[in-house]
Amino acid sequence: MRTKEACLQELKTKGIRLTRSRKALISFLVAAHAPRAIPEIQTSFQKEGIVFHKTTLYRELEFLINEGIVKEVIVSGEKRYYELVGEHHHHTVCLSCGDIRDIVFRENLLPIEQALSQEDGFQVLEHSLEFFGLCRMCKI
Amino acid sequence: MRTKEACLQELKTKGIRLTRSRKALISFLVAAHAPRAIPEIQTSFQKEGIVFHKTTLYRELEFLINEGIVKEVIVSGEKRYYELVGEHHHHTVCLSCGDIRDIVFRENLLPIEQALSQEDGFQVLEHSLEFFGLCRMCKI
DNA sequence: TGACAAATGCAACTAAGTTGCGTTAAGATG
DNA sequence: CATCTTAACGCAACTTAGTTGCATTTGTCA
Repeated sequence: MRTKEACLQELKTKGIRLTRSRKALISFLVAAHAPRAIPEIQTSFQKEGIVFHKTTLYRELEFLINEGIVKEVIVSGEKRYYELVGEHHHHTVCLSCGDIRDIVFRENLLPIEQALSQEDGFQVLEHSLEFFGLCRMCKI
Repeated sequence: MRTKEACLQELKTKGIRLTRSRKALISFLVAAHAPRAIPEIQTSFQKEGIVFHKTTLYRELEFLINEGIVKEVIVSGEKRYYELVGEHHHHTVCLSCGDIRDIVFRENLLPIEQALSQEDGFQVLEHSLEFFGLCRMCKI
């Protein structure tokens, strides 16, 4: 599990400025432990009295993706979700409340990826696996 | 593989009207063999001289989803993709040209889904597995 | 062919995301 | 601590996906 301090130190070492929005975003994503979309991040900040222009958030996330700190997660069709880069994992998505959670397990998709390369000429760079259903709360 | 005629017959049997847009959409999706987004469908129709208002397309796809003919596919973060309901399968998504293709194989995610239910109380209703990378054309 | 509901088109809207540009501030240097 | 440079920021104005209410049209069946 990546800490906020480790992320900030990593950026500082690279000679990258530690700005208000940069620190706030990393802090937020470290605490989240799950993918978050920009509109969610914005309202969450507002509740704490922190205000950033949406342009800033979009640009900052793009920056952190290029630095390898954050990755875009492909989850649903309406918004883009972001999370800290870390151990390879997948997600559960509740179809009722929209809650997204990380799940970690060892899957073996290598044979499939090799078959795709040999049979279709498709070079796999990454994969995403999501489970859709009802979370503990919504199931009742 | 579902044919256009079979789909139309199925609807007719249910007493559903075979309208201009309904027939055009089914015909398009049968030919596509892969997920398509509404903006793509719209421009594709325009090239053939067929014009439908976007509202009609959104409503028609929603209708066909309720009838079990079409399903929404969760692929990328910007648009919603739709395809004909058929054999359970997954997708390859080219990160360069955006091309999406169906791939069919037998995976066994049941143990994972059972573990999710027992350990986290998450009831899986469906899953989605996508491979991102470079297609035969873009790889070069 | 006429009736009626289903389907359609339109206008007007919301919400996510993007771009150009002038201003601000992080942090390095003296 | 003051100054300088440039990365980062905020704003306005924009594009595009998707939605809603309502009046009009059209498929189908009697």
